[in-house]
Amino acid sequence: MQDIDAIDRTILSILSQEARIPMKSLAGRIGLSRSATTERVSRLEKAGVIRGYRADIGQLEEGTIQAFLLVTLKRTPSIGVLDRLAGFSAVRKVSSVSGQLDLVVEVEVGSINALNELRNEVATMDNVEDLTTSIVLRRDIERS
Amino acid sequence: MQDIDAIDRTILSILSQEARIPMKSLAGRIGLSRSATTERVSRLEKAGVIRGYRADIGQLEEGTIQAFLLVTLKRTPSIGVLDRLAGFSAVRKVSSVSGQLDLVVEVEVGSINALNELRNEVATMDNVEDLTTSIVLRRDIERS
DNA sequence: CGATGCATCCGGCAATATGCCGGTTGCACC
DNA sequence: GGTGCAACCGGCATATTGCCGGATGCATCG
Repeated sequence: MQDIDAIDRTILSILSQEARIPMKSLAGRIGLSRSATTERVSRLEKAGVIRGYRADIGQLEEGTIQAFLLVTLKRTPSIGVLDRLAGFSAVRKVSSVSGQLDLVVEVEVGSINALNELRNEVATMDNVEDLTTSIVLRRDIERS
Repeated sequence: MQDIDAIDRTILSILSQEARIPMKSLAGRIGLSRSATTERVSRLEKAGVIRGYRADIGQLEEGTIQAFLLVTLKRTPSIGVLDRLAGFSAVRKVSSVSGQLDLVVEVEVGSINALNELRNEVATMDNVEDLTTSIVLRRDIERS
């Protein structure tokens, strides 16, 4: 009742992408009977591993623009930059990464103008060495 | 046909909480027949308002590694690359972007080895010109 | 005005999926 | 060997789905 084994992981990965799949099809994919599959799923639900099932709703607002700001800093870490980024409501996510880059900043703005302003703000921060802006043209894959 | 009316919004709010609810029950809650409800839902799906249905998974593994793969393609678009990316369960999100880059791929893997393998797979795809891997060292900001 | 097209709704029927249950198997433990 | 248990399977009655024909309201157009 306790382990999350390989089959459970398969179930979770399938359900996290296709939550409305019939139990019978799920059973077919993992090679178990329907009843065994149903039991596993309801165990996962009761154990709280599966918290629920959600429809993934696209953005209702038509005019929003998403973009990535790829930031290289002059020196790391940079608390100041992070604090200032956190101050922008357009900033959705900031990740510190390894390699040439230092920060990947995901933003969501209402217009190209807003993006340009944000870009300028970030580019002129003290510790920012380089900044590449990539506008999201299309969201090709998005999971959980 | 194109409006998202009050009924649609009700449908979305119910489905975003209980994605596996039978269409019949959903119909009962919003006061429409089952077939009309089904039609509305599938319209919302086709219009891309509903992107999919996801199981909401509680805490899974602790030791996962997240990374960005910054991909430059030889030519765009590239259906083949997208299809193959979709085949990797580690791939969480793929965005087509403007600028020097073409794709921003967000991945989540269990180990550095898995990341390297994935990186190699992607790097050797026909249409991939250049690939930069940036491992997420820290998630600094994350907003719903 | 009447005809046409269209979006939306309803209900019905066959096919499919689900809930529930009894029965089997493998395994650990005394 | 006997008992308890977790996990599996299949079957049957019931619920849900996919698919269809048909009704209704409404705008358009000759």
